[in-house]
Amino acid sequence: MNEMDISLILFTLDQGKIKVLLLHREEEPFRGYWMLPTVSLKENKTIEELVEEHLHTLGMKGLCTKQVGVFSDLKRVPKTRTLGLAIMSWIDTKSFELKETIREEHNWFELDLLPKVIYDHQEMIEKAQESFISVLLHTNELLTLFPSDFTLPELQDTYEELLGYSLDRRNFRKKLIQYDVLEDTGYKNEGMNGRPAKLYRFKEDSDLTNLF
Amino acid sequence: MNEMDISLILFTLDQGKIKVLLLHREEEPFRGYWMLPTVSLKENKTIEELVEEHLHTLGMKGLCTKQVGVFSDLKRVPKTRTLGLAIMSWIDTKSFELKETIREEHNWFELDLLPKVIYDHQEMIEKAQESFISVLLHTNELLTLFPSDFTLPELQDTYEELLGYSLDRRNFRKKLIQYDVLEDTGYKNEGMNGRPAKLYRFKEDSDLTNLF
DNA sequence: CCAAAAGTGTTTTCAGTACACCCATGC
DNA sequence: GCATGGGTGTACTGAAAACACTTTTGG
Repeated sequence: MNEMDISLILFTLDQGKIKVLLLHREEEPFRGYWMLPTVSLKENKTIEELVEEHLHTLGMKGLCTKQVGVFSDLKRVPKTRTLGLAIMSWIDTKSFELKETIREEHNWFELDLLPKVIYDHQEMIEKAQESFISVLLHTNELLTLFPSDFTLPELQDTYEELLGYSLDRRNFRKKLIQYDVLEDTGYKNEGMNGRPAKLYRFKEDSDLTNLF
Repeated sequence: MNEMDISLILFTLDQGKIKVLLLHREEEPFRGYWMLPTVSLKENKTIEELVEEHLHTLGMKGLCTKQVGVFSDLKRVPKTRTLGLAIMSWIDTKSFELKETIREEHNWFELDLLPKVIYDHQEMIEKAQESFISVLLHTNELLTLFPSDFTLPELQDTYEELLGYSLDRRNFRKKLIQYDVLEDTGYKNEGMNGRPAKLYRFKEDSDLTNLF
């Protein structure tokens, strides 16, 4: 006999940084604050169905999701006791654009530049972040976040962000080449400062699970 | 506005095998079946409080726990819609004995010798198992499950169970010795078949996180 | 003395690490 | 031509893997 809210922690990778999608709250209380996109659990729906529906309203579908945890503190939201289920998912920025109507009130934020968020959403984000990093390092989900045309320095920046320490450029390249997961697109990333970087894509069925 | 049950998946390691604690159900429906120890979430308690209390009734306290996931299928239990939260924990068999009153109706089962369990408890156990293995391989919780006086072959059996493949005995020993985590107790495991194995304990503050 | 399980060393191989200079572009 | 960032090769080191015989106990 408890209310339960489902909050979505949606991550993306952009230029080697992890970003999370937040919604700008237009109603009281906490009007003007940012928050995680959240829905209430209905009695006639499973969690998976609700999450799928909610992602659909954001213009996404078929994403992998992962439960992060249930938050049950008695005062986590004002008034009635409400459980908070945190669900994590991820999508790539390049092949995805937020629907026009949705975009206005949503925004991607870098993890170390988060605005103040309501309730225990900060805690949810932190816990989801751990889980996200772990998924990226130990599965092949990174492939879905790096569709065609990325540069090696960009990939290296990403791994440095995930691992929390920096890597030697030459050794990083050597490793990726050795693992035989890269395909040269033949194009270069022109128009930037300095020498243009080659653009790559991942080969089909690449296995990154043991890279780091 | 949903009921929620909290089910405990309590693991232990015994002679290189993972075991899970099940309760023999004495009431209808499903009288005679086995199940995970389960309590209902109250409106005035957090999940952590309830789990702690429940563990206390089993005679354990201060254990680490980890949420495994919420199961929300509409028909996972008969009659009313009830969410199922699976919570995993672990304890060592040697330093722990089930309370007399509790022991009668509970039993430890090896994972590949599980009896039939009710509802979706099988699924919970499987998901918890993954999580348990991951915790043991990537944290130092194994230390709490191997208090003083274990043999190296026993430890090796455990790692083989966790990893799902077998290890070379000489290389295993070499690695453990190299990591400098073992302390010889001076005793031997006598009375068994064959040459008695030396008994070890882990040194304080050993780090096993990068062993495998 | 036989069966059963524990203990022990060496060699090879491969991946990780450290490290400094040249190259392609924009301005 | 200079600033900026990208690309490249080599030598060293240390861990992982492969592998067979001896030792200690109980019966």
